[in-house]
Amino acid sequence: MGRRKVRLELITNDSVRKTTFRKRKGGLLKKASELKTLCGVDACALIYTASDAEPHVWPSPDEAHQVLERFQSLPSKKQGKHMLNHEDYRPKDVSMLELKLENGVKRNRDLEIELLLMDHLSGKNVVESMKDDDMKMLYESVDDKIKNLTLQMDNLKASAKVEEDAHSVVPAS
Amino acid sequence: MGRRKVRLELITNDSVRKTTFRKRKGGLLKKASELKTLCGVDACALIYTASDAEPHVWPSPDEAHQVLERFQSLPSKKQGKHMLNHEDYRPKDVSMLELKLENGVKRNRDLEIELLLMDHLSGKNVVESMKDDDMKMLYESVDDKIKNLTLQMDNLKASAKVEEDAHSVVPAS
DNA sequence: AAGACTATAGTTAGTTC
DNA sequence: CGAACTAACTATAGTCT
Repeated sequence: MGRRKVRLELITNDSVRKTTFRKRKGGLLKKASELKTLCGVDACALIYTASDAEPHVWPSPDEAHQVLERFQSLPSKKQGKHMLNHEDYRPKDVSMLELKLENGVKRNRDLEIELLLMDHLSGKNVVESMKDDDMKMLYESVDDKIKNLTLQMDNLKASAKVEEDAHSVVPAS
Repeated sequence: MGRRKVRLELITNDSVRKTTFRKRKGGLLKKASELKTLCGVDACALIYTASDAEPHVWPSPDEAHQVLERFQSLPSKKQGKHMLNHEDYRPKDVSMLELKLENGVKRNRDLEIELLLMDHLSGKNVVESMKDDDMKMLYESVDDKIKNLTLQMDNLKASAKVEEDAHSVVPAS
């Protein structure tokens, strides 16, 4: 679309390619924006160019948080269509993620947050590799972690109570 | 573009909105595909609809793998345009995550999960992460919740230990 | 609901500034 | 370079099966 029809192949000329990228990226994101507005969906896009170290992220990070919020509202109980199949013959994936931070001008807080999430992610991968709703799984793993901690706490409380009772109450014999 | 000009607002009619979504999603992804081919970039997109629990992921998870691999090959040193300015009064956060996959037989689903997470993390990292946004709040709330539970557990363990010691050890008097 | 059609709105390749 | 222009091309709203 333009003065000429273009062949669908890599544009070899550097400046032409860069110009085309700038123009088409604009058009693409405009369309994406329209899709969001017209159809009431959340969307985000990432584009990695050879020249820019950092990806082009759309929409703005300010808006991107709305996409993430969807994860919060996902129910922690799994529904029918995502049921795990424990009979599955496929070998479980036990691959691991190794996370490295470079140029660490990162605040501890942010670091902890990200590491926390990565923990959950890698934990999930190790334990379970059945296909399922990704975000649901991520949040479930968080839920599970919290539940597990709560359970351990309850057990500790219970045993502490037993000990306390045994200590203070005179048994009838 | 079509028989009529359309107002840029949410389409209220369900069937019309769904049809428009299907058509425009196709067009959008075609454009994205062209951008990849013409300009030699890697790109991916996520679309969350209200009706589908799972996001529409583009391109195919198989291809998405290639996008994720970029994270692996990111240079550990940042160059020119993203150099840190330590004089800046506002601590700009441009730290980078380097992700490594071990035992490379990773299933598509797991890749998607990682992709999603990296999307959000990178989106957040690319720009400043100092300002309070909901995403950070979400992470913090999870982080706090786990920390709080862990702390309580430690306290319980400690007090249980004290009690146990007091119970089993003969005090010197 | 998912194609095919098509008039017309919208995008963009090449060009100029 | 990047912005503006515009001819020429593409996407799609409405319609019909």
